[in-house]
Amino acid sequence: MHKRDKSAGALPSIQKTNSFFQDVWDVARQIPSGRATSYGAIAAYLGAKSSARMVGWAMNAVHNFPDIPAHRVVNRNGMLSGKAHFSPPERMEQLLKKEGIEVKDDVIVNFKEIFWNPTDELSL
DNA sequence: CCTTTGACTCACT
DNA sequence: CAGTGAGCCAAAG
Repeated sequence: MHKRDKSAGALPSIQKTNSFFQDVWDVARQIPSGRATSYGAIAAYLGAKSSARMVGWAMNAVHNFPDIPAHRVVNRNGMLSGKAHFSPPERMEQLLKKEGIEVKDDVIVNFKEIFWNPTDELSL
């Protein structure tokens, strides 16, 4: 080995960048059905509440992982900010409704009630 | 290597 | 009460 093997190939990161991203995916994967969380909540759980944007980046990298329910991750307002990044944008709210989450005008209804806080649930 | 963007959030005006 | 600005960190160009 010389210094850095940046030739990953198919997967861009993952193999070498398993810090923040994998942590985000691990939390997102633990989101129960019918529940939703926010980027800041996950970031806060990871101890990087200031990096809520990075959580979104992690979701983008996870786009190829069907095991990561990115549709359960929304912004602080409960709005489907990332719906535009789904295969069909409508797919996000469709999945949420499918799980029993009511979505109105691209915003999760009763978001506060279905809000799943990893810092509270996983910290237990 | 430096610049720009990006699925956010908080705070101030 | 609503809109705009700045902060944040990392990856892609």
